[in-house]
Amino acid sequence: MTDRQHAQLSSRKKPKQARSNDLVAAILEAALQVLAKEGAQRFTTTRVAEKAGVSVGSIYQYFPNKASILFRLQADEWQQTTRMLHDTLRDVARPPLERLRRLVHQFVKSECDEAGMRVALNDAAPLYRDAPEAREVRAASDGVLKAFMREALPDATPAMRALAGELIKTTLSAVGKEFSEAPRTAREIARYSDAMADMFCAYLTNLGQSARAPARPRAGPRR
Amino acid sequence: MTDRQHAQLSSRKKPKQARSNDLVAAILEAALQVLAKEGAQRFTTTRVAEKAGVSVGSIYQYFPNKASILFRLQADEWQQTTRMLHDTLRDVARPPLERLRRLVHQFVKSECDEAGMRVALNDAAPLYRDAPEAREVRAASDGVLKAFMREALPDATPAMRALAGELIKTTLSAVGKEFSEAPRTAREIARYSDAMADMFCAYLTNLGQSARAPARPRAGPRR
Amino acid sequence: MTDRQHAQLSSRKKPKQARSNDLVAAILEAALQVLAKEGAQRFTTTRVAEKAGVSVGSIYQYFPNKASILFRLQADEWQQTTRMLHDTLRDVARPPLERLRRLVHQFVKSECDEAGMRVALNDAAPLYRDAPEAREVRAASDGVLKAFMREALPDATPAMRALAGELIKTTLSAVGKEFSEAPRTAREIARYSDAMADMFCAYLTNLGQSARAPARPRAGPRR
Amino acid sequence: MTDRQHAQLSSRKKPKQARSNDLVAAILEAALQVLAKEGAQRFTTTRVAEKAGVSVGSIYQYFPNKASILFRLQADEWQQTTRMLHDTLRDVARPPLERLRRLVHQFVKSECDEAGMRVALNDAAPLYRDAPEAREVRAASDGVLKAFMREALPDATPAMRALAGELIKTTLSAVGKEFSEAPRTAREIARYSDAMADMFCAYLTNLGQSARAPARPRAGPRR
DNA sequence: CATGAATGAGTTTTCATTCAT
DNA sequence: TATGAATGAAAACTCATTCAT
Repeated sequence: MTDRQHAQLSSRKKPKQARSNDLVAAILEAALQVLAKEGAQRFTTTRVAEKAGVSVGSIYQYFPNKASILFRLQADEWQQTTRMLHDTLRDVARPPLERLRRLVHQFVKSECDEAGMRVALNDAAPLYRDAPEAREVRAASDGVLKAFMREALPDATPAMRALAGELIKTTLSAVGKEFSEAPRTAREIARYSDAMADMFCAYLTNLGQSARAPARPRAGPRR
Repeated sequence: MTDRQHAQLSSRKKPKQARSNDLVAAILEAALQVLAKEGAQRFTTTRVAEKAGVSVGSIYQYFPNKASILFRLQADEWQQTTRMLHDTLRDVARPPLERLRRLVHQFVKSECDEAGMRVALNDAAPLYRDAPEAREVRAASDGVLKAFMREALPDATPAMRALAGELIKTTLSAVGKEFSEAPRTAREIARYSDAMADMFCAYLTNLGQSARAPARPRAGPRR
Repeated sequence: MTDRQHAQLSSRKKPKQARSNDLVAAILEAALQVLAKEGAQRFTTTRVAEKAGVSVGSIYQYFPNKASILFRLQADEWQQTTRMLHDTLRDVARPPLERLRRLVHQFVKSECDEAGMRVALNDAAPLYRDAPEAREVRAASDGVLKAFMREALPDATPAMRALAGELIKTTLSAVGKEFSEAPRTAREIARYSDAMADMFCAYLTNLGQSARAPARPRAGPRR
Repeated sequence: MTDRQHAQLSSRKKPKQARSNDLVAAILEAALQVLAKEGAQRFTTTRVAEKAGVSVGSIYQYFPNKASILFRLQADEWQQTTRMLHDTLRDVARPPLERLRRLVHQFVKSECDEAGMRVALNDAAPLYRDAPEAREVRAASDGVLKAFMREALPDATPAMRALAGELIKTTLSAVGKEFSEAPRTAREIARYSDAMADMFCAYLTNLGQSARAPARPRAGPRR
């Protein structure tokens, strides 16, 4: 890679007035529709403006560039996911693994909703991925995950917990994304989510046992 | 999606002559370099031609369009992966889970090699992804995986095996891709691969036990 | 040139109130800063409004269009120059050529002050140059110059005086402008001004002699 | 000034073939016409392409950007001027001051030819002025001027000669430009050129005398 | 009077693909 | 077959000016 530019992705002006908020909302809504209907390749500011019923100029009044619209869309998605994570993983009334299973189901289902748009948003990722703002947003849910892993693996070392947490987070996110690229029925979603949850639970259960009795061999063979 | 074009991605002509093969090879080699150095965004036929030392016209002699070059690159990657899968998963001298662990290590390592090019190739996926040829290639290794799953889960139902196989395949592929997007040291790669293998092994071990004694509850809680 | 617009450059309304005068002053001050900091290319009404702390609308309350702001800036410059001309050239206590030398020094120095802004203002000239108002302003100092030339070349014909005056005025203005485009030290300015004054003085001295004794050949050869 | 970009102004490809040369010539010819007829403000690549009867793409095949077309036009002008300078100033058969007078006449006349285009080209100067290529071209005629000054002021110090040469060069160029901005008759041009030559000759004659007898006071008064 | 959101024509530049040589 | 010049649609983004509030 040589010279990818990273202008800025943040909003150009703080929308103080109701008017502005409406416009921003209209633009984002239109952007979602364009993304879903036309795909990332044909996602252009002109098309978004047209769909939103405003002029291109108005778009650039609120977004510094095209990437920032996509970034905003993605950030909103991430925020929802983060909220889901918080709500589900911190529900201390249920045992950890049950919470994890619920999370998997919720997450996979949400990925499959509006799948077309999500695929397109993903295709557009190169445009906003490397911006510093993006990194920030992605780190937002690290705390909750850490806390959950302490509950799920009380006897493991911090390093082990971090690795396992990282793996589960990445798997959930990446596999959820891949799975949602094809159209799925509710049944398929449920089965797949259960399988993924099974995998996570087996992994965590096993890790927990090894941590408590490190002398005994684990389920899997070592190289 | 409305009107994504699906011209054809297959080569325009069967290169029968040595010269043709050389040219195709030179083009593909150049394409890899352009992809790695310039990124998907700046991957243009002109740049590929320039790097390959041929004219744009020659490229269109052997590839019907730009997408087909990228597709061919991706297909070659998939072929290598498939070969790796074959070689590693059918090594009957070792127990199944050990083979799986080896596969994970090999695959993650290969993903991390030339990571820049792979990320770029992935960014370009929208251009070739939806073509029918792509689906074919991806289905190529299904047989080997099926055979492996029969060994690993001898008592499970075909449906269970298919689901578990699908999940493992997708996880390996999607998580490997995500993991390789950041630069990694050899140690990191080994640790992460072991974690992923641990997860797969725990999952399969658990599934195997449930299959043999379906009355007993599994490790993870059901909703 | 086909269709350059010559809207009007004069102020839209006579600012009678103190507030208006303040606003106009603030706008002009901001315009100068924008011109100096951003250059002619990036001189936009929005930027001026922002810097002045007023709305774009307010700018259009007092200036009919962007060109008129630039014109006003230039007119102010010309007015200062005219004042300098008046003050220096009419100082009857000193001999004419000494006054001219002083003028050159003063003018060149003033051109070099705020050179960045002046270059930018010059770059923007196409926007206001062809307007009739501009011609008027430039003719303002003709009287003083004429009077000075009568003193400096008492024996020359009016036509000769007019030509010489025109040449000196143009040289001072054009060369001063060109010289000030590069950053200059005080010493450089002084040396250059002296050289220019030497040239003017030699020219006028010579012309005066020819006028008095037209039979004798001039310093320069004729074609 | 903050961030003026200086891409490159040089030609994108060496035109080896007759075809290319024709095209480049057609583009430059069209550019001149657009500049003369529409002015710098309305000089757009689209208009040039249209006038030249080619596609915009073809323009960008031979010129990296709009500025480079203008730069090329200007460079060609400079080259002609430089040639004129060489041819006229090195004509040892004539006395130096006569050569200078001829140069002034030639230069002013050439400036007044195609004045409209030159004014427009000048208006466009901000687009190419600060590029390194431009500086090079402008320095091309320094040698000839230096040699001429040695002849014209044999007894002066190098510093004096440099200063006088610089002043004359700048005056000729800047005043010629300003003078040509208004439409002029052949008579006006001749009169003005003679006046300018008179000024230069008086200056040089005077300087020469001072150099030979530095004790005597010069024509002009010192501050 | 003041505001500043909205407009949309206009500009530069890129690039996949073709086709005459 | 090979070439690479030519095409021209398309895209991102700017900015002078207006006008409803």
